[in-house]
Amino acid sequence: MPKSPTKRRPRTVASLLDGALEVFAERGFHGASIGDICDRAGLTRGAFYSNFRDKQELFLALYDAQADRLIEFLDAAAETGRTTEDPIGHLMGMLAARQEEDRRWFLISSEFVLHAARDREAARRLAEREDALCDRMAEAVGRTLAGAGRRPTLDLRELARLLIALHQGCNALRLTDEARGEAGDLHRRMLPLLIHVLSEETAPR
Amino acid sequence: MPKSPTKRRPRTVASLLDGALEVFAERGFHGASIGDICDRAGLTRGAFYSNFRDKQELFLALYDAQADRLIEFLDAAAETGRTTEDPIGHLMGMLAARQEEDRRWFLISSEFVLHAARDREAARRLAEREDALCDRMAEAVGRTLAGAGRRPTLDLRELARLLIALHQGCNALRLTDEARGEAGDLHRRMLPLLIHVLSEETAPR
DNA sequence: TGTACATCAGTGAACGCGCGTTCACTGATGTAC
DNA sequence: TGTACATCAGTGAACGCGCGTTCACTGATGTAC
Repeated sequence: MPKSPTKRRPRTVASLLDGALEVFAERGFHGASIGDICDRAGLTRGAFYSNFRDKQELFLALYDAQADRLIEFLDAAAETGRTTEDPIGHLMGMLAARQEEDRRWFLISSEFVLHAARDREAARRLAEREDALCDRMAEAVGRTLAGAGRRPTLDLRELARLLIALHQGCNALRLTDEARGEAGDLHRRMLPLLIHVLSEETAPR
Repeated sequence: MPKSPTKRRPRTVASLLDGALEVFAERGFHGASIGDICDRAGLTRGAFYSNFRDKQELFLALYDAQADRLIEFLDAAAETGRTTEDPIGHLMGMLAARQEEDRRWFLISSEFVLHAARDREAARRLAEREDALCDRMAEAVGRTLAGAGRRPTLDLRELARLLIALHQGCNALRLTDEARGEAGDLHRRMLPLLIHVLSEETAPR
């Protein structure tokens, strides 16, 4: 018996995660059937049940993978922004480039938040992830601010949470703004404003 | 043939809306079956199909009813707050009393936003409602600010939109905060702060 | 106001589809000699 | 390295449940005289 999984298995799991990301984004968690996802991944439903217990299990695996990607992005943005003149502007620029990906992920993760509000176990797992995300975001925001010669006037983690909240709310509004044909730039103007208001110059007077 | 609907019909519709509010809140839009809602309303599924084309139609009717209730609330808050010393604090107090109702409605309306992101017709109807809501909110916020001797430093509708976005984001965060046992008071502290920062005294010097 | 009739609103059984889940099977992967 | 065997991973047909939707029917509501 093999100690480590076979070669096929990781590829199959990756295919299922890729398929799930697309299909969840298109139809939502509840709207996406396991069959849809398997079709998209070019696999049969048996392959799914050989790797996941149910749809929620797949959802959680996908969430973990995406959270890792987001954290990598924030770390990278803080790192490359460290040497620029306007680190906050730099971050906003990098965020803008991610806008479409963000929108897609927002659609999926929001539904998971709603799901978690009704499912204790899911809520527990989500809270763990969000805690980790907040810590990393707080670090990244702190470094970005420091690079701009500023420091927060309230707890860093709290600032991070506030930024996440605003980001989410703006994404939600943008969904319907698009239906009205408006450019959803509330976001781009409000985030830097908030950051500015909630920090002060380090003042080397 | 009667020109106006019969006596029974409005009662039936009201029962279905009440049942739908409860069941949607408990299980979500997709999780709630038409049978669940009819059971809760003490009616059979035939009664449902005699009054609505499908589940979405019921959802939209419920959304309209709730939006009307929210607008009534805001108008009332602005009116009763007009004569208090601290109208913004007054509004926050009234909002706090609605917290549980808000949470429930947030669960439902958020799911509708996600649904609308994937359904043009739903998006159109939602956008109409949100526009109306923004106008009324802008009015209410403007009156509340004026009562506190202040005026906004940016477009009133935009301020209203920002407040809605923050409110939504905070509600989303609170869902998972509760799972961690934290008191979700980010909301209560951030809203007045934002309002304060984005307005100035009318300054009768 | 009362009666006879017409229409309407809600009932509940029946139908069928889609989907989650299972499982005997088979080709792919890994192991031992 | 090659061969024989064991185990694993994915296949796809089959099953059954839950749910949306329909419809002939019946009691409730409304109308006309």
